Parts: sequence; structure tokens; C-alpha cells
Amino acid sequence: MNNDIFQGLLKSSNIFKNKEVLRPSYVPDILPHREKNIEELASILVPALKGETPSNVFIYGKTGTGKTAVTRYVGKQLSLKGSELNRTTYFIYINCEIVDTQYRVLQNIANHFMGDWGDRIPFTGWPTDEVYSKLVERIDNTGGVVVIVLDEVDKLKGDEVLYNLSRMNNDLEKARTSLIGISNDLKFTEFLDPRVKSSLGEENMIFSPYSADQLEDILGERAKQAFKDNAVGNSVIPLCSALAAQEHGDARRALDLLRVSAEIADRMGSNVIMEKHVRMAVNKIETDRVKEVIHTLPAQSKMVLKAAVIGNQIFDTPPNTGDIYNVYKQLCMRTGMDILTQRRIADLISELDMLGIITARIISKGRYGRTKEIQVATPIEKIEEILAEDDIIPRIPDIRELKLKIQSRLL
DNA sequence: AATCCACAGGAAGCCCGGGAAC
DNA sequence: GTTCCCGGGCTTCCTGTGGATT
Repeated sequence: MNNDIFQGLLKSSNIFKNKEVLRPSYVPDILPHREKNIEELASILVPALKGETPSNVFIYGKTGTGKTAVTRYVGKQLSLKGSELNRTTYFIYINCEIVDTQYRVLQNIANHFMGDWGDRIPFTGWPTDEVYSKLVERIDNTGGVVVIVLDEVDKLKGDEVLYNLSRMNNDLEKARTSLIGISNDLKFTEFLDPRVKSSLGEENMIFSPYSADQLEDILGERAKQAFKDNAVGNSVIPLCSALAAQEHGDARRALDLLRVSAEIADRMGSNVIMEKHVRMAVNKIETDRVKEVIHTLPAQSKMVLKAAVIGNQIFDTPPNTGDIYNVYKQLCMRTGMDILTQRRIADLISELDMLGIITARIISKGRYGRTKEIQVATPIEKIEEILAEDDIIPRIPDIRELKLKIQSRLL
């Protein structure tokens, strides 16, 4: 009996050299196929190095097209060049998915400038306009150019912040600011206050999705740093690239695929990543996603999902909305959970459809109505397994009994 | 061609919790 | 603290509809 359980696990990996470079947060030094965008953004920002105000920029592109990476890269270079030329340039990056209110954005920016000032602005308590004037005061004191990046701007609550930030130059005497807004929602600008829209959109940049070939280059570049020599099978990188290219050319997805494939290969004690590991990774990523989605579902939605699962087992033909609703009602009665209306359940079914755990397509049965046919998209056992971990969802010991009950009620 | 099923899905409004403003 | 407002979950009521049946 060997009690040294960690010994085997501790054995150094045969595959990884540096796993960090595959993580989504990593900003690489080389960004293949984004030279043009880098150049464009740089030429927009270069006035900062001459002490002039750069135009505001709005950057649009789907997830995983390198928006954030390019922006951070250019920002880094800008700060470097700035200190080299003895020009005060600040580059502030804010992710609006995390910092999403007017107050917190202003406070966050202001606290970048406390170095010689010392006093922090508390995360709550002050009136918002006081935070604003403090911010103006601090920025003015730097006497330089401040570039503010708002990543995922569409997640921001209200456009007041954008308005205030975009007209901040009016309140500044010695310093200047410019804004970069990043979004993956093109429609976002339509809902903006026209004044904000025009000032934020002085310059527009669009990041197009990567093609499979381009993804190959990106993965190849990272693989060199991440893996030991000869650890990657020939067809692995092309395969990962092709798979990711199918879904709107998302580089993050491609990298995830490669990383998870490598982890699987590593765990299986293989010295080299092979195609089969990639196939397994596709599966793992998908089931992890489904698991996550189901776990975070609200109770009523879980109940509807359970009803859909049972419905698919009870009925001979694919169940429709009404069938699912009947099953759902039975489930609720067993648990004492509130029974919602069919209208609401129809919406919940649509949501589950959007999330990709079930498929619901509208069909017409002529005389016998128009409804949605509902099928469970993921393997039923897998969903049952995940739902079983939840104590809200009733276990149904005898499906036949339930079946009879529902059938008799229908007649 | 007209009918009519079993819903889809839009519109309006209620209720409630949480956060901002006073 | 109170008041106000907003958004999300939900209900009620509604109109619209593809195509088998009559």
C-alpha cells in the first residue's frame, strides 16, 4: 500500500513548460494578425506623446478577437514611450463588467492618482459630484494626458458616466483626457445619448473575427512558449483552430481548447497531445458549461428542465409546451412549489432554449394546433445527474405512476 | 375556402427588493 | 430614516397563425 498520494501527481509534467501563457488573462508580446489594428490605435493615441488630446475611440468586435489584448498592448507601449520622452501619460484600464456604476468608475479612476496625494476615496459615502470634482482636481494636477479605457462599456449602468467623462476636458486646465470604449455589442451605441455617441465615436475601430489560418498562427506562437518541444501532435493546432473558427473565430475559445486538451493529455500520462485529447476537450468544455449553467439556474427553471427531461421519457412523441406544463404542475404539487402560469413557463422554455440545454422548435399540427416541440439537447442522464445534486428538485421514484396520472388528467 | 386548434408571443400592469436621492 | 425609482419576475388579457380537417 502506497500512502504517498502526492508523489505521482507531483511528478513534473511532460507537456507543460509554462501554462500561464494559455490563460485568458495573459497579454502576449506578439499579437499575430493584429499589426494593422495596433498601428491604427497607436496613430490615434500618438498625440498624447506630444501633449495633445487624442480622439476618443470606440472599438467593436466579437469576443476573442483581440480587442482587449491590442488595447492593453498599445497602452503599455504608450506609457513606456511616455516616460522615455518625459511626457506624463497615464493609461487606465477599467472593466465595466466589474466596475459598473457611475460612482465606482469615477472613484476607481480617481484612486489611480493618489500616489503623492495619499488619500483614497472611499468606495461609498461621498456624493457623486464630489468624487467627480476630486477626480478633475487630481487629473489636472498631473498636467499630462490620461487615456481611460472602458472595457465592456455596454455593461455600464446608465450613460451618465460616459457623458461626464467625455466632457471632462471642459473642466480641465492643465491636463487632457481621452476615452476608449470597448464593446462586443454593436447595437449598444444606438441607445446612447446622441451627444455621448458622437463624442465617443470620434474614431471607430472594428475587429474582425480570426480565420482558421490566423488562429493557427496565434496558437502556434503560444504553444512554443507553453509546451515542451515535440509535445504537440501535428494535427492538434489545426484542429483546435478549425473548431474555434466555426464559432465566430474566437481566439479565447481556441486557446481554451488547446489548454484543456493539454491538461487531459497530461493527466492521462501522455507525453504528447493528440487529436483524441482535443475531442475529449471539446466534450469536457461543453459539459462543464452545461453543468455551470444548470447549477446557476433559478429554481423554477430547474423545475421546468426536470419536467422536460421527464416529458421526453414519458411521451412517445416529442412533448410540446402543454405536455411539459402538465408534468411541471405535477412536480410542483409534489414539492409544494408555487405553480406559475403557462405563459410564464413558455418564456422559461424559451430561455432554456437560448441557453442551449433544450431545443424547442415551433411546429404546426394543423387542426391540432400550433405549438413548440421540446427536446432535451444534452444527454438526459447527464442532466439528471446534475439535477440530482439539487435538493429542490424532487426525485421521481416511479415514472410510470406519474405517467398514468398525467394521462388520466388529460382525458 | 373556411374553420379552428393550441398554442406563440406582444402589451400592460402588479408586486417586490434593492439602491439612489432626499 | 423615508421616499422615490427602477428592473425583474410574474400575471392577465390579448391578437396572431400554419395547416389538417371539414
